[in-house]
Amino acid sequence: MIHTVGRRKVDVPISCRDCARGSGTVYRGIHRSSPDQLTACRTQVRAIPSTRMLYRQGEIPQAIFSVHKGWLCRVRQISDRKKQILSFIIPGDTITFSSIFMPGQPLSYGVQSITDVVLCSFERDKFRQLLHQERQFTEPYHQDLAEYLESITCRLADLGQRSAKARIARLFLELHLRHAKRNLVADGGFDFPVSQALLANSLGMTKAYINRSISDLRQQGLVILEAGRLTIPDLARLQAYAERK
Amino acid sequence: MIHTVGRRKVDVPISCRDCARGSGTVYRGIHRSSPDQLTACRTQVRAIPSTRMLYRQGEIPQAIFSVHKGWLCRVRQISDRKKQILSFIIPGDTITFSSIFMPGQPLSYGVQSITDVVLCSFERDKFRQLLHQERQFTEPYHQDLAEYLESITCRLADLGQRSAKARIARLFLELHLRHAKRNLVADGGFDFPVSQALLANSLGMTKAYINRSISDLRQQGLVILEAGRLTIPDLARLQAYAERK
DNA sequence: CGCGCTTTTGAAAAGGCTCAAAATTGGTGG
DNA sequence: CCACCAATTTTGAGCCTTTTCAAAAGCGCG
Repeated sequence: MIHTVGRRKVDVPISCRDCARGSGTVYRGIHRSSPDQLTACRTQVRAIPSTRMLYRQGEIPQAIFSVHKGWLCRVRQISDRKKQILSFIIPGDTITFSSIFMPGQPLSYGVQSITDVVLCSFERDKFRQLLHQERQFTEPYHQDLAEYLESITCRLADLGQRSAKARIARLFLELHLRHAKRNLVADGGFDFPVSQALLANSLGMTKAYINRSISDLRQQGLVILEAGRLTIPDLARLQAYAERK
Repeated sequence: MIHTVGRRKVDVPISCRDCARGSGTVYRGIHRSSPDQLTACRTQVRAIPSTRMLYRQGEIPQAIFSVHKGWLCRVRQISDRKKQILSFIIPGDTITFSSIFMPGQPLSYGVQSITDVVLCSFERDKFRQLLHQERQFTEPYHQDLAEYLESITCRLADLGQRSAKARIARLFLELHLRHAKRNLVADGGFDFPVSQALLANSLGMTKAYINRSISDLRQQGLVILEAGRLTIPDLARLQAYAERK
């Protein structure tokens, strides 16, 4: 199964059974016990270029999209020229997973691709039914939902209570953790294709200042951010830094 | 059914049927069609004094509490001496309604009473069963959940993108709207028992500065805040103000 | 090689913070 | 009804983090 993104070829396993993402997704229960049922309700694998708006705020998603490759973000539109990034979506995430629980509710955010992306789409109602079939299928979903709430809540608290540098540190730590859970950390680092402009927006600060702040974190050896990769040499140290400063 | 809070007497309808809160709650569907089934799964009506911690972050709520009277807030503990108020809970709200959907998941926030409070508690599993009995019972729950997400998300965006005064304005507007929906607006205003210290915390600013900002809004005639009541003379004007400044 | 995008840097200004301390308010007990 | 205490609101002055607004420098790609 080969798809194209721009001019680049991308291949995805024909069956969900062999997909490396499976164990880190919201449907990991299904993936383990009956991967073929999963494949059966997958309707397509789509490649989408970067900077595309997948969903607009207020839309009602009909399909369930799981990210195979690439980053996206959830964005809230404030006005014509102001927006706020609410969260980053990484491989293994389900894009609009609040709509698994509340199908029919309009999205309270838009979704935008950051990089080129490969998505697997599932037939919404079939997928929901499958997920609710067994307790061990539903459980991971609840866990992930709780985790998402936790993450949003955490960001809110960080914006309210922490300094610019601490906010950066905490976002980096969260992303490291999420990548680790999905086996996406290699050599202590992971792909980090987010421009400083997006980063600034998501943390409620300006491009100029996030640049200075990151430089500072770099010079202190707390983070290594280069060539689209983020490495945190000493997690505990960065954590401690985020608590104090 | 009489209860005491401190030295003050409080009375609550014996049956949920006559409760003024019913139509604004998450169980409004049940309240309308079969209020007696609701009363049947109500286990008690409790009075709780102000400044009490009802739930600690990480606890797993066993009962479902609906607020009959008084304000509370959801709080995230950052460290020993730092915390962030995530949202305010007003009469008609369900305190831990995320646990209706995800029973067994630990709370990602603590809950604290702001004023003296009167709560109705419902037996968790009976309540959930009741709520899932009919589509028209579940629907309002989904709506409220979506609204809550919306509100958190909105606050996050406001902290990220707006000035201090705009943040205050928007919080006031949100609270006005929520009170209006529950028929708790009288003479254009509503009870507002929140100290500036709490307000400051919830909006990520300092006591001193929120005081100055509120004074300013007052002088511009945008809000009237006195004697524990908040009145917004001109909603549209305050809204417009929040967008620009 | 040149174009567009991202990162980096500078200088000045402002918004919001800190740390007090004073003034009000509301509730309590005598 | 008054006096008092604790909590809340208000005010002041100085400071610091973060913003603003450019403009320069780097980088990736065709």
